[in-house]
Amino acid sequence: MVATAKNDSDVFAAIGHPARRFILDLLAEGDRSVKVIAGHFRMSRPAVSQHLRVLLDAGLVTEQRHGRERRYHFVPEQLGPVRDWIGQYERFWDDRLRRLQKKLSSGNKE
Amino acid sequence: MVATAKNDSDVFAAIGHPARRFILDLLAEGDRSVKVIAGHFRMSRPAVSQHLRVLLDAGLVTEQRHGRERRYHFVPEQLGPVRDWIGQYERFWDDRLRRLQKKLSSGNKE
DNA sequence: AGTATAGGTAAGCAATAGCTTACCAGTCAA
DNA sequence: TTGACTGGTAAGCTATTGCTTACCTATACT
Repeated sequence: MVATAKNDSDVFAAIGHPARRFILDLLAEGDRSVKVIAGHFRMSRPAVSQHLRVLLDAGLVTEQRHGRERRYHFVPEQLGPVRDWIGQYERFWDDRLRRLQKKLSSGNKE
Repeated sequence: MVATAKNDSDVFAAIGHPARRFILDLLAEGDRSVKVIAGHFRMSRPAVSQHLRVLLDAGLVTEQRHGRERRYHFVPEQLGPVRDWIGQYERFWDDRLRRLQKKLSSGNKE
């Protein structure tokens, strides 16, 4: 049993804020302490802590203590619901692409 | 020049609300009038109108008037930023999957 | 013309989000 | 043990979100 968000909505809502997406982008490069994360923002450290809390609640990150710091760790699997929801529409892209190609290859008279 | 959201954040924020994702799911099946869309919700019609407005502003839907009704139309291309952002992490899934397979095929002693 | 239908907009509201400053506890180093 | 450092939490504020009801316009129907 893995720690998960209460529901998928939390994940969608969590990535709704640009600062939180940026935090995930940072963590994708490797685990980071709060201090290092906060160093990339102009907002206060507590504000960053609060964003981390949202990500934690959504299960998108985990934390591990190392001495007096806490390293946050990205859990990409938790993006699954978003991935799935988006994936559902892949065929739209494909369909349109196919139609476009067909159009282009058939004379391209406009 | 296609009508687009002012910025990508609008798209992420727009899909942050479950009702709006559901509306997009509905519209993916075909264009729908406001009345039909609202019929799937318990909230008032104006509330639905407001959600449609958010989707419109994000460029995720378009509207076309047909007599006294307005048909809303899904524009999946506008999900591009989300798709791209998520796509960035596909390798994580792949990497972990690969690691897991390797582990499983090498004795599976735990 | 008169009435019904579709749907947007305004006003008002309660709840939530996002931020700040102030404060606290735990860890480390002198 | 005294001080510096990391980082969470509380309180308080403002702006935004999500909803409601009331109202308006435009189209259609008879």
